[in-house]
Amino acid sequence: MTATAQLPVYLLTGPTGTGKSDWAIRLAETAPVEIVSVDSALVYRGLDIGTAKPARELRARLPHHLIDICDPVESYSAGRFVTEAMSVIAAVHARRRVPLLVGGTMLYLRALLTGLAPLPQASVELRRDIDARAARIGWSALHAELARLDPHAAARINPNDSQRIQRALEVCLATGRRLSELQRETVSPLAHVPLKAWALAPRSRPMLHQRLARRFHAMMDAGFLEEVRVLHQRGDLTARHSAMRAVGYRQLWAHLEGECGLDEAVDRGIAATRQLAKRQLTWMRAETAPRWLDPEADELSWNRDVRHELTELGL
RNA sequence: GGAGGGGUACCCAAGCGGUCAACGGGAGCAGACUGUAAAUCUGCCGGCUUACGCCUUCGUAGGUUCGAAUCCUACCCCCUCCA
Repeated sequence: MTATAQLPVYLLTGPTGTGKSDWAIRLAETAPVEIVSVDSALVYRGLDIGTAKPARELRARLPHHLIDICDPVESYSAGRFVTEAMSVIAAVHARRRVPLLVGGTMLYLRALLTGLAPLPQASVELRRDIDARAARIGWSALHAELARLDPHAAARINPNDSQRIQRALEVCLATGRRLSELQRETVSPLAHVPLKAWALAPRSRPMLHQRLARRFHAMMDAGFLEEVRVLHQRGDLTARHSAMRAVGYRQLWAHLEGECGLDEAVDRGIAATRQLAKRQLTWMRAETAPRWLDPEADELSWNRDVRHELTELGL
């Protein structure tokens, strides 16, 4: 164990639109921390306005890791995130600085904190085959098949949850082993690193909803539709690419495909944002207690406390 | 003024004498979540109730009927067309 191994990792999470990034940026202005994004949409290049991505100039001044690291035709993944986050964390520690994880992609967070089983990565071919069979015999038949291969996994997966049925089958077919069995081999990559976690909790749901609607409209004013149009016109992207399934992008894409009017797309995008925030809150309530902070009131004391702690660590 | 069409729960919308608290969908709320996760899926969703159940709903007011969201009458509102 070297001295750097003792440095902590900080985490600031919260539902979308509560201001995590702003807090993190203002802290990073004066403290020896480096921001590590935990966000499944910020990884994609060209998704800027709709993801509220920090401006390029700002990122040039204050390092933000794991942003713009993937083309939208690719599919980023939790597994890739863990690998890349671990190497960023090590690099930041090596600079005698503290990584500040910032973001609300809760699966990525859990994968990093509690670990991921040694599972194979996604296989385009297997998924294509499984999709084709599903189209023929239906997902419930595939669920039944999973029940034979991996009863334990099948019992936990709803027969309508095509995505998880597909993944479980994929793992079984690719490895010859059961997903449920492999999952028992999960180990946390961060087990020996001191972690300090905070979460921003909106004061009230109606306030959050109002803020999210305003923010979406501001994105539209900032050229969100044009951004999606550019992606649409590339020609190599479809509604099935995970980058184009991101909140807002999916709805504006549908509008560009002529599926609905612009006003409706915007309304649907705002609703999808609310639903995202709600799911993030569900995760946050289930995860082991972070310190909850009030986005309206607690920034200054948080900022001061963190800097104080860093000073105590000799940084 | 005349001729049609329509008013159903937060929104859209089906129902057209009993099996209707009322199909669907959306929104909302709660939950699940191991390489697609800003994804995918589940439950609840008029009120009271743990539940059995009870109570109040289908523009308004009456009426017919054992029984009405569904039939009749009047009235109010909305839309389209003719004038």
